[in-house]
Amino acid sequence: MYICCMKLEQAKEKYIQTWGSLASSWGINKTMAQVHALLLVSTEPLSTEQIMEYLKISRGNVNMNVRALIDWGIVNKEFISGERKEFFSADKDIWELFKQITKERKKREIEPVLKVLDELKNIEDNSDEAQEFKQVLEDLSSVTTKVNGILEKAIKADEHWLLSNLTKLVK
Amino acid sequence: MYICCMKLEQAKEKYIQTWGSLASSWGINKTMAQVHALLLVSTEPLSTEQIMEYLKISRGNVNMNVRALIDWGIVNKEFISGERKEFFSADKDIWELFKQITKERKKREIEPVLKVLDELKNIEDNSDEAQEFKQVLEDLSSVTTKVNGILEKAIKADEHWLLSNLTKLVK
DNA sequence: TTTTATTTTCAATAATTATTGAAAGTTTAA
DNA sequence: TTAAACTTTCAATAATTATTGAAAATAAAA
Repeated sequence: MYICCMKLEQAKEKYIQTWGSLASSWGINKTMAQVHALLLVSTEPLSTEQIMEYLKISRGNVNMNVRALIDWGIVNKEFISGERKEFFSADKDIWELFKQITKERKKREIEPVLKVLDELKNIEDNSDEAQEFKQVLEDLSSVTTKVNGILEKAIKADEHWLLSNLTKLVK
Repeated sequence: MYICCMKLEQAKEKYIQTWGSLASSWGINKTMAQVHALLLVSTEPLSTEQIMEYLKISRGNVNMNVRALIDWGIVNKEFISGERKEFFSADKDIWELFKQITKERKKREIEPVLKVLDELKNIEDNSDEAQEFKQVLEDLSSVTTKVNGILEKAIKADEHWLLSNLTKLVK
């Protein structure tokens, strides 16, 4: 697709598709990423119907994915006066998204692995082979802990920088 | 499973399973992760047959996944004298694994996205909505670049520390 | 050469994961 | 209350992704 003279709507469309396919290669549900992208580029909050229509997906699918995004803390319900429906909007500060995803994965995935690795060190076996295996476990824990630490440090260190530099589009 | 008094083989088994399921939640093929884990805990290089037997998977599957691991640069072919078969071993320095995976993903996934984001900024539309969309794109690029940068910095900064601290089991 | 060992490929199939849509559940207004 | 508006759930189904296994290709030995 030739991009230089694209219309705004086409650009949004392309962005939603791109974000969706990046996400799915990282093990995140493609539709969830597209819903998120749609809410991100939308200037006003959207209803379930609007998301259904834009992405051509079912009500149930929108519902499940919007719930998940809310659970992850990167999408919010919005109450619009005079409307009975729920509306949704995405946090426009994308660094926030990265932080939340990191926290979520840390809690759900990295920590349980660290726990197992730690438990595995308790094997009662002093053969050379067991010693080598324990060393591999040490290395593994050390990298896992390290990645964890880097992500945490990055999040902390950039908090101030980001606060002053990123424009929040929606207050 | 109660772990305290586990035998070495059980511990290895558990580690291979754990590593496999962590990987699949991160969008990495589960079998690929298990093959990698098996090579990691093994003290000597393994043949295709041995991997097939241990993980109970087909020849084709072992071949595909071992090739992929070699492509990623985290598994090596080993020539054993007197043997005609190929044998494989994993790099025992796990930080190396992290670095390789990061580099691979950067090349294959992060960079194309940065490229698209950059192209999208060329929309010819000066409405308020377009301006806001462009701002979202800016933020997105900035975070993607940032994550990239953090990973790169982490890799560089830790190289020295790791060299002196992590024991390489296999030279 | 030819034979035998080994690796690679890939169409068929299995396993997994995502999506639909209609029914059941909730909430609000009248 | 009841009805209408809206949300949630989940069994059935579709789409995607992984795996098998046997045939083709390749490499080494005889």
